[in-house]
Amino acid sequence: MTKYDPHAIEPKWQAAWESEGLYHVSEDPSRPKKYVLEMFPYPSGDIHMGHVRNYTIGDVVARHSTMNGMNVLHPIGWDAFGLPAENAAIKSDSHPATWTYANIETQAASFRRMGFSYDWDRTVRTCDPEFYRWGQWIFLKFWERGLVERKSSPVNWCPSCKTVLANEQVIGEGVCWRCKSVVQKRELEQWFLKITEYAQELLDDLDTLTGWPERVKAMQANWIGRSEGAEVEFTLCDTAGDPTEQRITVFTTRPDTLFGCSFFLLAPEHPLIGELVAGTEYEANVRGIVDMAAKETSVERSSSDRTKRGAFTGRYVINPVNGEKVPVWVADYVLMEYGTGAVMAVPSGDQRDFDFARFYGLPIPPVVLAEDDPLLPELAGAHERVRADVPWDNAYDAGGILVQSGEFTGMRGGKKSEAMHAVTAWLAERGLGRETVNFRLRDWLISRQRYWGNPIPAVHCPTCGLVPVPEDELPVVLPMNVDITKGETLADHPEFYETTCPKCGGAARRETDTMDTFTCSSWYYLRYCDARNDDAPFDPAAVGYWMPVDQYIGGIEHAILHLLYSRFYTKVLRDVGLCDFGEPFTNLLTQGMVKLDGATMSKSKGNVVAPEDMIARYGADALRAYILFMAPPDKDLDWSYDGLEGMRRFLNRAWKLVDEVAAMPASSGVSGHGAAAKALRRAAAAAIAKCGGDIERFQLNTAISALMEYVNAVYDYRRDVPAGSQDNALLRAAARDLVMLMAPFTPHMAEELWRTVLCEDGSVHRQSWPRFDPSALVSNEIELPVQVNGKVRGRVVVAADASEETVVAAALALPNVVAHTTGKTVKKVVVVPGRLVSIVVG
RNA sequence: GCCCGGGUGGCGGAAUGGCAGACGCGGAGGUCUCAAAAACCUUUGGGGGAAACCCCGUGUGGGUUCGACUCCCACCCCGGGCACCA
Repeated sequence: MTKYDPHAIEPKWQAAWESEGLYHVSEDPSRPKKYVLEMFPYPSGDIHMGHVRNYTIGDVVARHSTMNGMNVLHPIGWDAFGLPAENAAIKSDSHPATWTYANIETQAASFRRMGFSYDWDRTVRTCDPEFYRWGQWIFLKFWERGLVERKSSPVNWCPSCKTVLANEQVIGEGVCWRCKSVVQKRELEQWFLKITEYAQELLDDLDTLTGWPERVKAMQANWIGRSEGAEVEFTLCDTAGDPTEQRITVFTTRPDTLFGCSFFLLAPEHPLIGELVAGTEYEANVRGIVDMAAKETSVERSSSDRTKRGAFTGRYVINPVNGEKVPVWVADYVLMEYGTGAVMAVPSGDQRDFDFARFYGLPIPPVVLAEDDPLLPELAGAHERVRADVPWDNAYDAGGILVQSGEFTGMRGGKKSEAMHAVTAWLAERGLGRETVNFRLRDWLISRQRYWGNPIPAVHCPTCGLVPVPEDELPVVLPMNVDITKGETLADHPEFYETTCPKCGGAARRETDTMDTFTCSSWYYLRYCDARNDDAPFDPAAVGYWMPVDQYIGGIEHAILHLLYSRFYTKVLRDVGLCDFGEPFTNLLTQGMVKLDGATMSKSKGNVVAPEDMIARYGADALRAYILFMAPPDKDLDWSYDGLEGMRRFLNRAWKLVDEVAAMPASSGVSGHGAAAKALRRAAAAAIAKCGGDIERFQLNTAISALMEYVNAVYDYRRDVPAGSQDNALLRAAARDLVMLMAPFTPHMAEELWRTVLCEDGSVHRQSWPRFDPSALVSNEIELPVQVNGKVRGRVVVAADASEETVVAAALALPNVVAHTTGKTVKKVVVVPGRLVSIVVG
C-alpha cells in the first residue's frame, strides 16, 4: 500500500518528462496536427489564479489531443516589453530588463511546477533581439506595402504613462487601459499602421469564424463600426452670401432626410473655421466654443446628456437638393475624428440636432413622418416646405413617409430605404454626392514615447525625409545603457540616435519612439512554429504545417485589442506572401476571470490568492483539477477554498482504488458476469464517452464529475461483490481506464499510478485515449417514467426491445397510474422509445 | 440608447424539448475510537403526511407542446462591450 504524496511525485515526474523530452514536438505529416495555444503572459510577477486557469485549460486540451493521436504544438513564451517593467525599474532603482528576466524565470518555474506540457525549446521572449528583430522586419514589410504612415492627428495621451495610446487602449470612460488615468487629446505627429484599409475584410471575415464566441465577434463588429450612407457636397458661400467654388463634404446615414436640413455644423477642430470667421463679428463667439471644446477632456465632451453648445459662423452653405441656403454653425458635439468633421443637421430626424435647434431657436422642418403621425394628413403630398416646426418633444428617427421633399415626397424613408437610394442616385448623377461606407475604426497608432519596447526601424533624414532602416542592418538594438530611473528615453542618447541616412549617407537622426507592445503579440504565435530561425521570422513551410491555431484560449479583455490586431497582421502577412491563410485563430475560448468576493484580484488591492501557496499545500494536480471543477471555463469564477479539500479527498480515493487493485493478483479466476460486473462495464463506457466528449466541448467541470462518478461506481462494485468473487482482470482494466482518463487533468498522479503503481510500460501521456464498448451501454431492461397529464406518476421496467403495446399496457397497469386515470378517458398515449410514456386523460 | 452574456437548493454548479437539482462543498445523523482526526455509511429543494403518496418549485407574465430550465412573445433584475459615430 502506498500513500498519495503529491510533493514527492510532482517534482519527480516534471524532471523525468523534461529529460525524456516528452513534450518536444516537430512537424510530422503522418499525423493530424493540432496547435493549442494560450495567450502568452506578461511577466508582471509570479503567476496568479487567472494564469493557473488559463494554462490548465490549455494543458488539458493539449494532452487530450495528444492521446487522441494528434501531433500537438503547445508552446509558451513571454510578452516581455511594456510599461510595468519601466515602472518597476524606477521603483526598485534597477533596469527593466533585470526585472523582466527575473519575473520570466519565476513564472517559468511556476509553470513547470504546474506540470504544463510545453515544448520549452520553442519559448520566445519578445524583448530578446532574436525575436524583436523580426518584428522590425515585419514593420518594414508593412512599410513597403504603404501600410505605415507618420502623420499628425489628434491622439490620446496618457499623462501618467507619458506616452500616446492607440484608440483601442482607451477604455471605459476615456481612461488608459493600463493605469486607468484619464486620457488627454493632443495634436501630435505619430506612427500609424493602416488597419482601416482592412476594415471591411476584418468585418466580413468575422462570419467565417464559426469557432469564436458570438460575444467577441459582436464586440469586434461594434468596434469596426461600419455605417452605410452617402457623402453629400454642400457649396460654401462667401461673406456676402454668394456661392464660391469651395464645397464641404458631409457623411450621412440618412440622405433621405436631406430636405430637412436646416443648418450645417462643423467640429470645433475643423481646419476651415479660422478662415471662415477671421476678422468678422462672429469670430469671438466661435473662438469661445473652439476654446471651450479644446479645454474639455474627452469624457466631459462625450457625455451625451449635457447641453450642446455652438456658435453661428456668419457663413452659409447651399443644400444641393433644394438650393436652400442654410447657416453654418460650429458645434461642440460634432467630432473631427468621425466622418468628415462636418455634419448636415436634420433636427426633425436626429435627437442631437433637435436639442441644438430648440436651444438656439433654429427651424425644425419635418421630412419623415410615421404613418400615424397627426401631421401626415396636413403634409401628405406637400412637395414644397409649408411647415418649419414640429409639435414634438423629440426627433423622429425611424422609417416613414417623406413630406416636403420635392420629387421624393411620398416615398418611404429610413435607413436602407427606397428614398435613401433615390436621393443618393439623384446626387450622384449631378456629381453632388455618392454612396459610401464609413467606419468607426481608426488607424492603429503604434509609436510610444517609451524606452522598454521594440525600436521603430526608421531614420529621419533632413534631405531624404523618412527612410526605413535597411533589412540587413536589423535589428536596431535597444541599448541597455538607458537609465530610466533618471527619466531617460532613447531621445536622451545621442550615441543611439545620431546616425547616417541609409539613402544619402548624410547625417540623420534615428527614430527614438518604440512600438506598441501589441505589435509583438500580433505575430508571436507564428514565431512558435519556427522559434529558433535566424534567417527569417519563420519558415513559411513550418507555419504552413502548424497554422492556423486550432484552439486559442485567453481572457475576454483581449476581445478587441490583441485579437483584432492579430487578425490584421495575419491578413497583411498573407498579402506579403508569407502565409496562405487570413485568420490566425480557428477556434477561440474566452475563459472567465478568477475573482475573489466578486472583485478582480490584484496586488494593489491585496486580495490575491497565490497559486504557489496552493501548490505547496495541496499539490499542483489538486489545484489543476479544482480550478477546472469550480465552474465551466468560459464563466467567471469566484475563488473559494471550500471545495479544494474535497478535491484532495477525491484524488486520495482514486489513488487508493488504483493502489488496491494493483496489489491484487492479476487474475482471480473469477469472470464477472453478474449484474455488478455489468454495471461496472457500463460505468467505464459511460465515463470514457462522457469525459472525452466533455473535454471536446470544454465542459471540463462535468468531465471531472464524470471521473468522480466512475470512481464511485468502481467503489460500489468493490463494496457489493464479496472479496473472493471480484473479477480482478475487470478491476485492473477499470483502473487502467481511470488513470488514462485522469491523465490530462492530474498528469503527475496519473503518471505515478501508471508507471509505478500499475507498472505499465511507457508514459501514460503517450497512451491512446481509451476506447469504450458501446454495447456495454445497452441493457436488456430499461426503466421508463410514466407521465399522466405531464406529471410523473410511476415507472415501468420493461425489456429494451418491448413493443409499444407492451409498454403501454405495463404503464396503464401501474397502481398509481390507475389511481390517476380511473373515472377519466385516456385520450392519447405518447411513447418515446427508450425515454418515457406520456398518458393524456380528460 | 444600441449590441452581447446571465438569472436553477444554504453554496459552486448539472440537465440532445422527456424523471429538475448530476457531481462536489456545506449541514444533520451514524459506524470505528478512551477521545479526536481521517475514513466509511445514511440523509439533505420547500411544504403536507405514520406511510403510500400529494402539493409547490428553474427571475416575472403570457404562448407553443402530450410534455418547457430548455422553444416563441413581452417584461424585470444583474454583468459586460460600444456610445453626441451624424
